[in-house]
Amino acid sequence: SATWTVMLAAYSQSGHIKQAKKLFEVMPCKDIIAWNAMITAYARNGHLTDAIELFDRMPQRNYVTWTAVLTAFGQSDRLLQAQRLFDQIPDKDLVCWSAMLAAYAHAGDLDQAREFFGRMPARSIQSWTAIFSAHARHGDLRRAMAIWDEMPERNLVTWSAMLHAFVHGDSAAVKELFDSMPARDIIAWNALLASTVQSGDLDAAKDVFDRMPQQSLASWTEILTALARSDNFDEAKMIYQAMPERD
RNA sequence: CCUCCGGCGAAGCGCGACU
Repeated sequence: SATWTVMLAAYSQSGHIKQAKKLFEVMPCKDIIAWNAMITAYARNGHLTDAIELFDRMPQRNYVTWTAVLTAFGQSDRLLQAQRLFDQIPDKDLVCWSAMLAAYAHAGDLDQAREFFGRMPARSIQSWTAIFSAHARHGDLRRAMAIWDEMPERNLVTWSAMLHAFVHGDSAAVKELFDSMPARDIIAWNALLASTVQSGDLDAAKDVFDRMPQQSLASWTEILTALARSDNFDEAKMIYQAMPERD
């Protein structure tokens, strides 16, 4: 059964929802994990009603089931439905709480998010990141920085969220933050790249691109659109042809 | 019997498509 679910999840991640559904239908014995994977497949590919229908028909549910549907509501900004679902979860674990917080954050409801965060039975690094980036993204930098100072621990994800708080404004700040990070991953590098592009210094951006330990598809797209937008079509074309993979 | 790992759920990046 595990092997089937791996395949199902693979179809889901590549957006082949039809194949995933077919696989789910012909699976010989479907355990709860397979059901969950199918719900997630629907939810992630925008088939919310199918996800809910499956959810209603499920023989049993666990944390993963509830959280998957909760997240689907959150990502589509259906806050009321998310709240109602959250209240129905019998024994919420920390992930359920974080998912509900993420829903408030996604909707930009900062007041409710803060209130909810304060009520959480425990706070994980995920919930700290969610409450921080919600404020950063929705324009409350002052509170975001206060949250940053209170964070009990930080990791690559929190640092990237911090970088992105300044990508659309202060490229000097991004550079300084980037240099002060304890470690850097591809997403941090992409933030530096995006910020340099934003500053308008294309040569510096190209330099960052070349200095990256490796480039992801996002890095290629970033530099490519920067070149195209500044009418450097020849260079853009060269970059495009140099891309290892295109989608 | 226990511990760890393993197939599904929560936090950070570009463009486009969808709503």
